[in-house]
Amino acid sequence: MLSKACEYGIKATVFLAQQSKNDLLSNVNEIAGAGNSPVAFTAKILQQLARSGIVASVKGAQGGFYIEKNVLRKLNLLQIVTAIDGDAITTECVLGLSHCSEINPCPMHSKYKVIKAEIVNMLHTTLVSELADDLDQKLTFLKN
Amino acid sequence: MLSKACEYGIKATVFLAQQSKNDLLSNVNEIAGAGNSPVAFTAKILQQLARSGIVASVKGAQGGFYIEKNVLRKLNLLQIVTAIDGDAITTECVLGLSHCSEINPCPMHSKYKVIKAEIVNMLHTTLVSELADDLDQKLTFLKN
DNA sequence: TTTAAATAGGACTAATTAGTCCTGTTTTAG
DNA sequence: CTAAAACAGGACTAATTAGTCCTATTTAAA
Repeated sequence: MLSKACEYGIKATVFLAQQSKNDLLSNVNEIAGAGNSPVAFTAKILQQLARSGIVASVKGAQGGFYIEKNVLRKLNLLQIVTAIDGDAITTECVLGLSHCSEINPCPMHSKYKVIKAEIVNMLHTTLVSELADDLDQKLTFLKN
Repeated sequence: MLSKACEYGIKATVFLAQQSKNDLLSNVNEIAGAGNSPVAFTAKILQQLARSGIVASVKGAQGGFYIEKNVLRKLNLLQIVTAIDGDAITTECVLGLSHCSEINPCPMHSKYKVIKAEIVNMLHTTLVSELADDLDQKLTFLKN
């Protein structure tokens, strides 16, 4: 469903959101540590999220990453998934047909259509800030 | 979501179901051709499906694959997916936590739980024979 | 002003998934 | 009885995804 890069990216973003609400910067070690993710790989993904404008970075000593308040207010999971995995999740046929559509449907098209819509809707309506709140209240966890 | 092996496996099975209703055997070339899938790779997957008891094979000249009527009657997509991809689809955490559960939920757990249940339910309740019927009526296609 | 702590980014390696190819065996038709 | 058509299966190659490592640059603090 989601690539490893995307899993790490979501965990990193949720952690950063939690920190950013308290105006804290976090460096790659803290971010990767919080989600039990590989450090160097997480660094790569954060670069990508920074280029997409999802997170912001401060270079140099005492630098790190954070999420701007006005970005965080509206940031949802679909934005993160799209930034990292592209729009395959919304566009691709579940059986891999290159031109699967209503007029040329694969055998699973009508049944999968419903599922796909729900996945996209869930990602689109889930705000990173609400996930960060749950995390803050220790209702959820980034590792175990 | 599904591996390529699984996509090819489902297409192969649906095609075989359609053929088997007319008591026809199909060889690997016909099966792969019907779904625009790589021949040798499809052969591998059919072997696997044969070992799982989902399809049956007849060796030798004029041999091929088919699905037994009493298997086909109850065969659903979840059986195929499980035979090829294992039970990751039903068990794995969307964020990759190794022990994600109700008491140790990842940030997406409660939202993804609903989606996962619908995916599994869809796979479980979709019979290969109904997909084969749609195919037979040219309501759906295995390639384009 | 130097040093150390950080991000940026490219080149590289490792692991997994996707896919091929070859050899052996079975079986039917001529 | 032999040749050809087919599956079985293992060894291999290719492509993609996952992940590391090194060097350059920035910047704050001592």
